Amino acid sequence: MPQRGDELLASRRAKLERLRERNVDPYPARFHRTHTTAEAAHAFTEAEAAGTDGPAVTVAGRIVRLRRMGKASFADIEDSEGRLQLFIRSDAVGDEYALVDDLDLGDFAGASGTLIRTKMGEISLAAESLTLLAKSLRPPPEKFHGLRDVEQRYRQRYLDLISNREVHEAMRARSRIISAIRAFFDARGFLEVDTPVLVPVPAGAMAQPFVTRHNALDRDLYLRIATELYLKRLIVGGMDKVYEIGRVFRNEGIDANHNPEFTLLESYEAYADYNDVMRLVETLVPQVALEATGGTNIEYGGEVIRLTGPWPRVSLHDAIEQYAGVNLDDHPDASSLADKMRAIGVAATYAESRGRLIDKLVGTFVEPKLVQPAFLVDYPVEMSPLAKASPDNPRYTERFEAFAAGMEIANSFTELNDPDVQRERLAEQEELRKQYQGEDLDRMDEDFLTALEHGMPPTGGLGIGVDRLVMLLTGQTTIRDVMLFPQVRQTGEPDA
RNA sequence: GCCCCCGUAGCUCAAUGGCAGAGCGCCGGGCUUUUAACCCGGGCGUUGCAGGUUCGAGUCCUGUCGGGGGUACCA
Repeated sequence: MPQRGDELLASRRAKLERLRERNVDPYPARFHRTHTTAEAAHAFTEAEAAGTDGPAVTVAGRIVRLRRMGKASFADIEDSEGRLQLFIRSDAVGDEYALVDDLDLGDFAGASGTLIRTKMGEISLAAESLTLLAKSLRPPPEKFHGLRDVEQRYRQRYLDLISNREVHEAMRARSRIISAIRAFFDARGFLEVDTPVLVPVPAGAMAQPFVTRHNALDRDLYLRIATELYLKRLIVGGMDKVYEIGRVFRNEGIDANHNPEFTLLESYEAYADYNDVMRLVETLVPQVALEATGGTNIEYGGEVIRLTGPWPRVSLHDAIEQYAGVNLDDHPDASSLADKMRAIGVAATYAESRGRLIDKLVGTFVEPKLVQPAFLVDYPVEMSPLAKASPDNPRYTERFEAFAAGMEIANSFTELNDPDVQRERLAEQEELRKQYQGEDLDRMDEDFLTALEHGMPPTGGLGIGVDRLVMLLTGQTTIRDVMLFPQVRQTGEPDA
């Protein structure tokens, strides 16, 4: 990227030099504030209410506005909690007033003095001392319109944070949501664990992995695509309730709902089944919403979504029949189903597996209808290699997915714990992979099967895409706005 | 992966194929209660990049890089 705006940088560097010539350290090691901006405002309001003078405080922050009027100036400083106006008069700060000439928007400054209310009614610090804390050498985004360029917002998120206050609030909401999830599981006796990110087999979901290389072991390793199979090993080991909130990696496309790395919550509970997990989910989501946003009704895309449970259960079979007019039982093989789908105007080919065709039907006809929270239950066995088959109908599994705002937010099943059946299912996945090249299928994991052979109790498992839950609860329509550093293409030259 | 749209000053944006502009920011000057401070003076630019058409290209064409949206894929 060609270096532009050189004169702006040069002018700031010139100020830096002038400061050094005057023996002002532009990057002092420390500065101790007594109050944040919000605490200072609060302290003043209390003093005012008590009829006493404003307290003496020391504050610090980034200069976001600067109004110089000869021998007096106003500087608005900002910290993570808010803003405070500094009123700097040369007769109050003395020689330090010279510093004002070399300040720029974006610099960090600290000040000590007494809190007052100005003629215009704004709580301000009447500075008696002013200290430069860090010189900014690059110009900040435009102060009124803010940073609008979406590319730069994501590439240089710190500028977005400086310029657009609402980003702070979105990330605080994300933090509250994750804290609330932890509190929910902790309160129910679940143990939070960490399982490997670098794995020898990228199994536990249907997705393309990232490959990496371990030099000392001289072998390829993969970034995990799920935490599922390791958490089940812990169930085998006797940890009856475990959960993990972790980053997983899928080597797939990037769009408003997908980022190559995202945060996945998975939980496993021994002696629970998918009905228990449904009750858990319809309790968890509204509770997290309440703690993180203060309510259980969410406005999303112009609709009010009521999260309070219980949520309706609809079988996948019935939902497809209702919304797509297709009876899955009439089309037990992929080619028959593909014919039917083409007859009703859905792009379907004989190169697609039955599971993928069903997934397409759900995505096209059913998902968009599920605006209010609902569980789709009982998925066909070929779509669910890790789920236990229904005792009543072996073509279906005890699996559900939860939807809200037309978005999938949870996936869960009564876990398959018969090691021989599990081996057959994973072998079938490997066969399907050969038959349907280009489709994402699960993978054989011998070490996991060995664990299952030692015996896993009946277990209910759950996966929730945390980023999508944050989107739902904060009304964001793109995943990039709920993560700080979404993936962006590398430009040849890193700008630094 | 495919289709469509976008890329102009540090930032936010203008400019029928005809001299590249405005606001903020920045630089110089003034100002001791301002609020996107104000007043006076100063455009600070390889119009993403490389070609092409044209008397003349920010504008039209081709390619390329980056971004956005859609679609495909996908917890």
